[in-house]
Amino acid sequence: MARPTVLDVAAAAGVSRATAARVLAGAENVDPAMTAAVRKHAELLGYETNSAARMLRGGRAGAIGLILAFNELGSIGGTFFTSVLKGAAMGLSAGEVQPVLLPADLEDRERIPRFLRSGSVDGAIVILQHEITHLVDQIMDSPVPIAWVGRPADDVGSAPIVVDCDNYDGGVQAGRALIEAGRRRIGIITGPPDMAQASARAQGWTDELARHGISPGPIVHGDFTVDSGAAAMARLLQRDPQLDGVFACSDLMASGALRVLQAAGRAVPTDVSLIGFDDVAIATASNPPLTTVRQPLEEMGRTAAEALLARVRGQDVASEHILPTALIRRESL
Amino acid sequence: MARPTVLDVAAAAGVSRATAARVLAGAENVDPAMTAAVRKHAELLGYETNSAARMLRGGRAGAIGLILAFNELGSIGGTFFTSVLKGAAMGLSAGEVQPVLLPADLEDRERIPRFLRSGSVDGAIVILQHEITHLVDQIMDSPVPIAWVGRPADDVGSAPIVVDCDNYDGGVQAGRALIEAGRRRIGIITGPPDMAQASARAQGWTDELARHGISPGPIVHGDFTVDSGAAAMARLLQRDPQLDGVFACSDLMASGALRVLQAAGRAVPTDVSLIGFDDVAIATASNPPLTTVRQPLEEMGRTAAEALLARVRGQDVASEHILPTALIRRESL
DNA sequence: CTGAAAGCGCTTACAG
DNA sequence: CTGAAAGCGCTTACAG
Repeated sequence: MARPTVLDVAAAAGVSRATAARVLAGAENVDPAMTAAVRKHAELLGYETNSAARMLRGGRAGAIGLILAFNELGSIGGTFFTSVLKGAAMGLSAGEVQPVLLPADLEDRERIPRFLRSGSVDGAIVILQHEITHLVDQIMDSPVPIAWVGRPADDVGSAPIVVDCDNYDGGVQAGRALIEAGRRRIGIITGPPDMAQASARAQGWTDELARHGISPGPIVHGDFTVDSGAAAMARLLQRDPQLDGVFACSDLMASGALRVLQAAGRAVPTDVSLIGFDDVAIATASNPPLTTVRQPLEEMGRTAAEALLARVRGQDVASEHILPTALIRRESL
Repeated sequence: MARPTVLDVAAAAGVSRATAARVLAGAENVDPAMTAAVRKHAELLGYETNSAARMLRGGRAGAIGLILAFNELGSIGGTFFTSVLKGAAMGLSAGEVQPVLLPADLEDRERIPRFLRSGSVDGAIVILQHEITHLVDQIMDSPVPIAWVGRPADDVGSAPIVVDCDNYDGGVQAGRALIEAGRRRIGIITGPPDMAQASARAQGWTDELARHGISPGPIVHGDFTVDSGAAAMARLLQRDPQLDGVFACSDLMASGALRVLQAAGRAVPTDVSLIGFDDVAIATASNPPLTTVRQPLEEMGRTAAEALLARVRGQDVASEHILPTALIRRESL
């Protein structure tokens, strides 16, 4: 037999198609003998519900889209996204829902909005990256609910699900740790000026310094890559050669900064203390390993999955989910 | 209107449901005026084919499963898998097919075989890792075609699609490069004894040394992790303190070996030349960056996707796809 | 070239 | 508690 249907199971068990369907759907009010017979023959035949038929009948698709740019996968920088991806995919799997990957960096920009309208997925999780910014508008008026990991710059309509970490408090923690390490001439490598998350981190750092009566050292911008961190560090050293502390708003930038500091003859942490942000793989792979502000990336992915599934099921779900950051002490401080 | 169907489009365009369906399916033999009307109203209504209905009608699911263990995602070691994943997902996307992630490391081991029988996917790509070994039997008798990236140890049935790199030749290239660098006391850190790929790499290396009349130095085993590489390197140095060359069968192990060599006061490459395998992110992130044998991971993923899609479409497809390896010269040789 | 009709496999409201 | 029947939206063989 090709693929057995409910009808095959029903015939084998000697009951009607409706009864077989009821048993397979887990109904309680069915004669025990019939229930047993149906179960037995379903097992025997290797019956598996046809997902297309169930879906067409009005059920859920049983799948959620995971929208992310693919270009960085496989690189060091990609560990950020794969951590979120991992948490999201595991959260969905736990809910018996399939994660469908939707590469955001395709030429055909209509592809994703079209897919969201095809009924193939019950919702989507967007793992925000720079490359995705242009998609925000198109994704926004999706007919299925969306969860954003990372806060989109634009307004994204009514009651979106947004999962992020407490960027401001992360900045506060970084500032405090540098101060407590005795640093007083502290610079910062922040992100692009238009990126809210980076600004919040910088603001937390500034405020914490102010609370201790310390005025912030030089402020320079990077774009979250290793190279931009290196270039930014060179500028910081130029602006204040006596610098004794640096807060880089990503581990990748911290890693680039570390290289420049060492090349310039500044020992880390003896001469200069360095703190990163994210706690991705490169933080532990660096030499010395980086002290950093941890974003709970995997948990953020999982939270997005759980909140989205709840919304798909019609439950009430909070719109904002801000997870705590935590200082991870390693050897660069 | 909720979601427009062909019937809605047909009504708006003033034609029958059959004609509308024909136009939407791209049929040629339809009156131009009707064609234009249908196209226009489909666009106007934002019509999108209901994938469940099409699938039920007998079409393809339009989705392919990507089976991989999730536990390493987000770690440095995970860049190996995400590179393959990237290639595979892009290859599938290019074919207008959705990649569905199937985490292989779930407690419920029946989950994946069950899913493969549900008709939700037209096939699956298995990205092999140690954690997946136990799944091979269950995946093997899948009703849909499977493509393996990496060669399974067991026999996997008739005409499976297997994509791998030329491991033997990679070993040859590593051996030759070390010899050409003037090294004569060359050790190897290979993989687990039961892993065919690692054995092939070691064999290529041994044969190439033999061709040059050089007898292989000490041979030790690791399990592809950084720590196992470090431990293996310590054993190599113990067995031959005069060692001047090392071939590590993965970049992660090479990175661990590098750390031990440097700690032991051996400068790389001045005192000891080191070659890795894979060419993953850690190879460039090391200090010095690693010379390594490149596996075309992304291309392997893409090849698996293309071969599988061709088979799903009923085309004749080669069973074996062995892609070439290439020596990437950096600074550890 | 066009339309009426059947059927993919499922679930459930309805009648008994 | 059980069964006959309808219908989800699509595609295509068939009749015209």
